[in-house]
Amino acid sequence: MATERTDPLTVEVVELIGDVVARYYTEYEQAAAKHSLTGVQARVLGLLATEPTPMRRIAQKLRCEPSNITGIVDRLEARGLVERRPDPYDRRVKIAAATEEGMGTARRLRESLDFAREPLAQLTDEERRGLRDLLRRMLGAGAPAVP
Amino acid sequence: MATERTDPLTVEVVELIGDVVARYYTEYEQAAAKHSLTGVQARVLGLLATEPTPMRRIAQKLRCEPSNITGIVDRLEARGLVERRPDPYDRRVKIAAATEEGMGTARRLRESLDFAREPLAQLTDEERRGLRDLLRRMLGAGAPAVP
DNA sequence: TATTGTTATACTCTATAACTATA
DNA sequence: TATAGTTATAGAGTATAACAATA
Repeated sequence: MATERTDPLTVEVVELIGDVVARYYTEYEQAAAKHSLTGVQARVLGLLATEPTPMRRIAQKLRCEPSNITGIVDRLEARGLVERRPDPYDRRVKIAAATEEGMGTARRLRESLDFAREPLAQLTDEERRGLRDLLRRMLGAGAPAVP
Repeated sequence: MATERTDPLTVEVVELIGDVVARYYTEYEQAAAKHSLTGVQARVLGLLATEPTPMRRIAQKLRCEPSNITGIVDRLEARGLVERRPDPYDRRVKIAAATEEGMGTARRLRESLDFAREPLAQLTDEERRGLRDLLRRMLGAGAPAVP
């Protein structure tokens, strides 16, 4: 059902969320660029640093077509940050995984994302818990995530 | 200064913010696609629906190179959603503005962005005020915005 | 001289469709 | 036959550099 809330307070909060999103996204791109990575390359590298993943699965997580992953992994592989491994149980499948160097780059990238962490540090534990519960509710209200 | 907060609660909140950003971004792109617009085109149209803007200023707001705006406005103009007007005070400047049709598209686009508004409706006014203040603090803590 | 918008170029990301090698 | 990954293609967004018109 369409929820009708057009009071000034709600409108302001919606706009603020849009601002936070734009800000977060911009800073993520800039952090990636400092490592000579595009935003998408950084996202894939971060994914593979957490867990080696079949090509198709990467596409699902990024919500894009599988054919696009080929090129993205190609470019990461050409820089020695990622490698393709065979799947011992299905010879059609290729599992992309971060190399040692890729793991290091992913870690430095993660640590440089201070935008969210810094202002959060100004909050009390109580406020942080409140924010956490609020965000959970926002995320739980709609479509399912792709884990 | 680098703020060191790596306790589980802060880490979880940072991850949740990342999730909200990803979710917001995805839904924005989908809403734009329903009007046969790319995300960037939708952003520019939304900007021009609020206020006619010189080409260079659009680039500043989007934080990209001015040369890119030419093509984006070209495509919006080809569809009759935007038009270029001369600046009476400086003949070098072209002011991009939404047409009547563009205003309508921008309005429908705005109204279809329910992701943020719906879960927000579940909160009390008190909670909404708390969230607003929190988001303001987050946005105020870092680099200056481009108004 | 400096600035505005544009053009030209190269690269990346994207979806679509067709291909290959496996299953 | 169905699926995983790839290739080929076309469109869009991006940065860089060079250009014409105007300030």
